[in-house]
Amino acid sequence: MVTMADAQILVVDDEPDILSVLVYHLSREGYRVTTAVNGQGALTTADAERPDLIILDLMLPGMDGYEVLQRLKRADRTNSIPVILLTARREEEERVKGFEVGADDYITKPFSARELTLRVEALLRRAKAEPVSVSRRIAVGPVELDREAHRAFSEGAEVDLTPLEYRLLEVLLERRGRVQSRRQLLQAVWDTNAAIETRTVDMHVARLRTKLGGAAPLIETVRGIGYRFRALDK
Amino acid sequence: MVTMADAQILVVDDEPDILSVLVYHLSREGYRVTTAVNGQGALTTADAERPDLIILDLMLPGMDGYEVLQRLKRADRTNSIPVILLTARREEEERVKGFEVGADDYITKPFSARELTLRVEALLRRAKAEPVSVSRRIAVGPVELDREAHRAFSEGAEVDLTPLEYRLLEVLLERRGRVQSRRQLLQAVWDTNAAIETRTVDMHVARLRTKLGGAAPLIETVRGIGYRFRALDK
DNA sequence: GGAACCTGTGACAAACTCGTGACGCTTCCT
DNA sequence: AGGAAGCGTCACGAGTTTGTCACAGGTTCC
Repeated sequence: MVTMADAQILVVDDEPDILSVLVYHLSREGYRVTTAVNGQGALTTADAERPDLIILDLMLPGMDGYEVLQRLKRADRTNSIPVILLTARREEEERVKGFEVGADDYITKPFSARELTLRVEALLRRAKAEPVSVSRRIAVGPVELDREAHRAFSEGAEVDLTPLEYRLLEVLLERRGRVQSRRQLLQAVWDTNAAIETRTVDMHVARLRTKLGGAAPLIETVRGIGYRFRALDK
Repeated sequence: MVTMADAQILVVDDEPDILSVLVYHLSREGYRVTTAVNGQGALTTADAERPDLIILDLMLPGMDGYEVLQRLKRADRTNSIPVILLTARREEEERVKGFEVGADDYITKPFSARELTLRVEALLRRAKAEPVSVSRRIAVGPVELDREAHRAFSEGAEVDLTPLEYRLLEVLLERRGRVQSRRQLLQAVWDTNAAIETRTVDMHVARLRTKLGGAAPLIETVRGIGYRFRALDK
């Protein structure tokens, strides 16, 4: 079993038993491990230590695990730290909610050491393979974004976008090829806990579509799920 | 609380009091319970009865609990029976040692009935759904699923699926090679206790078959039982 | 102060999804 | 062979989801 060299992992759990088991397994694999026992500590530590990966128990005293996750993901939009959720609940609902808020993977209790290390490795590998280049220019198919000038182009011609539209397009481009639920988009574009109807997203997607023009719909609808920008490059 | 249908559990403990408490609770939950009072008996019974789960007290006369565990795990390495350790000792050292030898979970005495059944259920559930590979991409034969993009392919070509069809395919692929009863599929795809006719499953399987195309039926009918996705990979 | 613009929301139609009854075919049993 | 049970498929309507319009506050910029 290959360990990712020298990665640092933050483990957040309030149950001493589970915490120690996690620490034990991860340490044995050669990872540097930091711990936190509540949401507040998790956020502080994540900010201070910038770990390479966070393992987060959903059930925490005080701050809800989801909220911790949300704040983690919101803190640094461009390059957030991958998070593995730890949950006793298997229900689809939980899983969906977790992914929607931005989890990268999850593990159900009880878990085996093998399962744990496999997922940790997979995520670290992925994070490493995706050096987050916050490039000044991003182009997908006929659409182009100049982030420095804050301008958008479609088939060479400049498109006049409102701030919100620009931001929505930016998010969709960054995550091209991947479905984004309405809730995910709300979180990414509207930042806040936005007390906004998810239907509003539809509206802005429609406006974007119109402004971008083109025959083929660049922003695809994934019925029942959300939207996805066509991945034509590469 | 849902009990895993008809699972058999082997309880190993030399203290009559604890043994009877365990048997009482487990039986009440609907499990078939077998017992053993020492290491040798545990190994023999485990081999003969192939229970779905073993609850093992660490302190046994004669053979040490760890040794029993080690032998159990060595016996059938590929698909060993999950083991819950029972220990009076709270020390980290014990716990660590247990996991190292291959325990799947553990319970510290004294324990509540609730704690017991929760862990038992969780482990049985996990064993049942074992290949929980939450990989981004899953491919079986000519069929491929890109979960990040939420797209399905058959023989390279994208297949347009409804949300329900997508989910059904996902479940079938995850459990490829294993027959899934209509009720199992309903539970997995339609979430909870949906009040839906089991015949509806047939309908969606048929739709899926049509959309996936191909000469050989990828989704096989197991008469009187349910359906199974052909396991062609590996 | 006014005009132009941005943005969230309700409303409604269109498109799509999905459960169900019906019916005929196949398989199994006696 | 006859009958029963299991299964595949069709068609349809109720329900849900999405695209779009219109509009009202709010904001920005002259």
